Amino acid sequence: MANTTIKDIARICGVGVSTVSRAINNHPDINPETKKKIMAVIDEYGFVPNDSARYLKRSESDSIAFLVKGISNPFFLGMVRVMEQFTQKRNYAAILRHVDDDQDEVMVAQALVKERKLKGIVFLGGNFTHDPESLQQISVPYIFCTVGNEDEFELAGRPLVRDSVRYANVAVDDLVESKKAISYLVEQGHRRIGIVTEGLDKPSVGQLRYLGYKKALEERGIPYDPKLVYEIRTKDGERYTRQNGYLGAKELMRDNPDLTAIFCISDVIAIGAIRAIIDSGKKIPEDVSVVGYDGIDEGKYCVPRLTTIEQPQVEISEATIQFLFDMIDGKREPDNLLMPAKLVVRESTGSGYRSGRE
Amino acid sequence: MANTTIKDIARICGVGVSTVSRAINNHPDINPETKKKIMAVIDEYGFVPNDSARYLKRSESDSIAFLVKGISNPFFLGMVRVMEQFTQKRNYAAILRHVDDDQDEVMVAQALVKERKLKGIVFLGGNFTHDPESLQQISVPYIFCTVGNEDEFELAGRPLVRDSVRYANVAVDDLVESKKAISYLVEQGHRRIGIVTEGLDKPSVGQLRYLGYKKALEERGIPYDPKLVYEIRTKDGERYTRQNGYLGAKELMRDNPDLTAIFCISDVIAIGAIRAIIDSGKKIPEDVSVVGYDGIDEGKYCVPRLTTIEQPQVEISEATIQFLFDMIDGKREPDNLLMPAKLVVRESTGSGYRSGRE
DNA sequence: CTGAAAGCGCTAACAG
DNA sequence: CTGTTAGCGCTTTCAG
Repeated sequence: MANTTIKDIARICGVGVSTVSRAINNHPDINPETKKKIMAVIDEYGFVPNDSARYLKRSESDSIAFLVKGISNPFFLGMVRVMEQFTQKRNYAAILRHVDDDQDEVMVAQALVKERKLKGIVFLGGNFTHDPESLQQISVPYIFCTVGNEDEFELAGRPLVRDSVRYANVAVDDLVESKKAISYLVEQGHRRIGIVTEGLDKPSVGQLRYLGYKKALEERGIPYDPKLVYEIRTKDGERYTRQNGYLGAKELMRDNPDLTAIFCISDVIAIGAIRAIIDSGKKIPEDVSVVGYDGIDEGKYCVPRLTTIEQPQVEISEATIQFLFDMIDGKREPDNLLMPAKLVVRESTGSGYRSGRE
Repeated sequence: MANTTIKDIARICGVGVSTVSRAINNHPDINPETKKKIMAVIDEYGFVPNDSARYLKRSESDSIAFLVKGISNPFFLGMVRVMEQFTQKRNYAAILRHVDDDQDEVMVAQALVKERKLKGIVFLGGNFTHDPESLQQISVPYIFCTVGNEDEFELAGRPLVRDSVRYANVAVDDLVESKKAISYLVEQGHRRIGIVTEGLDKPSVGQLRYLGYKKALEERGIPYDPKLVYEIRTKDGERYTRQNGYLGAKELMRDNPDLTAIFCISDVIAIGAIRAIIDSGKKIPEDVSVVGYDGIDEGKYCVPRLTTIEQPQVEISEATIQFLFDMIDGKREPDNLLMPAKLVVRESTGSGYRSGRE
């Protein structure tokens, strides 16, 4: 019971193993009668073929994998769905795998390519800190999706990976989009704008978004004040949390009584900030405006609804999977694709011109 | 490059394959010198052993799997973390796999047991609709965690699976806990209490929680009114969404102007309901109280903070994984374990006694 | 300490 | 249409 193999089934049915194999794999060259009989026995004995053996033997397998870094980001899940559908239409199998924070996704990819004879890989999430060497070891087309832009490397003064490896990448231009958010705030009259960010010490989207903030201020001739920058520095575990947003906003407000707006580098963080502002007895947006980044569902329902930089999930997903298949088909070379995001103004932002204050 | 095998490495190093194998697997019987040399070559060639082949050959593997049903539930992710840690302490490997909504998790489990020589399995989420036959086919200890209680079957008039298969199960008593929520509301003076639920036609936690609602009303002598029941009936896709909560609350309020409280069978649904109530120009909890179920992080930060039935994530996780290992060690038999949940009163509920109304 | 050889369970020629 | 057979890449005896 525990370990029925194809041999057992063959013996029981009085046929050869290859016939059983044919039955399992819907091979055309098999008598429907025989097949039916075999399937009945398989069912009775609860036989499940050993995938390891299967894939070991198979030389090809029309399948691609989605490697999601970080266990929880709900943002990626909708994207995976879109891509899975597309994959199905192409008659490819989709393998979804989570990669732990402390695991190397490129390693996992390599193992999977060998193990499952993948045709392609989509990397979702994580930061762009890959070793060119191991990247080059991947023998099938792959694409990074919503992984922090590699410009980070440049900012960090490191040699760019893309100089040695030509990889495909689909992402939003974090710096530009974050500038968009700040510019909007400035246009609304805000001058003292705080930011809750993360990862300033390393290549990360947090750093990029922070740089966008800085740049926007600069362009608008508004002095940059380090006191207005709160950096999340929790040691381990998720940093994009409501709690961190809460703590950040609290500190920012305490240190800057004249602050009128807070930009958070993610919606989840912004939700925490909103709570902190309200708990301080202030009104949103009358006293303090809040802008997030991502465009998650939660932001459409929270009170007040969140103004944010919305990343076009569906478009990004479609562009990514299309790109991957184009590479698999040999119709396209790896390239960097920048997708436009959109500032969605909802209820958490308002005018920065104060009437009766200070 | 693309397909280095252990043979290649052996040839390059001028040793036998078994020696390379020993190096890879930290086998004690190997000359440190030889090992170092081999590891260097492996590194240089970027060799990654083929797991399929590995597991095919291995007869044992001290590993357990977590099968999470439904792709996105953030509730399970924290639980998996806790269990993974525990697993690590026991020097077992943890395999995390998502099971698609349309996939049969028992099937996946069986395949994985064969493929990876699992020692045990934890099933997270999904509904309890398993075939006793296939359940019995699983040859290693397994446990269901936060999977809808099987009492559902009884309610649905079906023979209980537990009568034919003795399986382990850790869960909250959905019926009792939901009664707790309603009782609290009644004690606050509420009489016209709406419910946003799901899955009334099939065994599901939604049904159980609905039955708790009904029962609590009955015990308190409050008439049950079907008009106060909103059932989510979306065809495909996730049903536990903010949008469904929004729609449900809207309809409930429209059809019942005298309603003073809404019980939602999940926090996510409750968040949507809150938004709907506010959009209708009503105040929470002055006009309408809201109670959720789960105890997710979002409920602690939303405005107003959500009163809810909090499921003790950590305790459930620990009890589950401990139970599984006890079974693996042969120290415990499969059993049904009920964990207590807790009503956490926050800001979304208040008195149901109206002063100047109707 | 090391190498040769026997499979793990399956698929894919190949020959009936 | 069906059975026989040769491996897929690795681990693991079993001799050296």
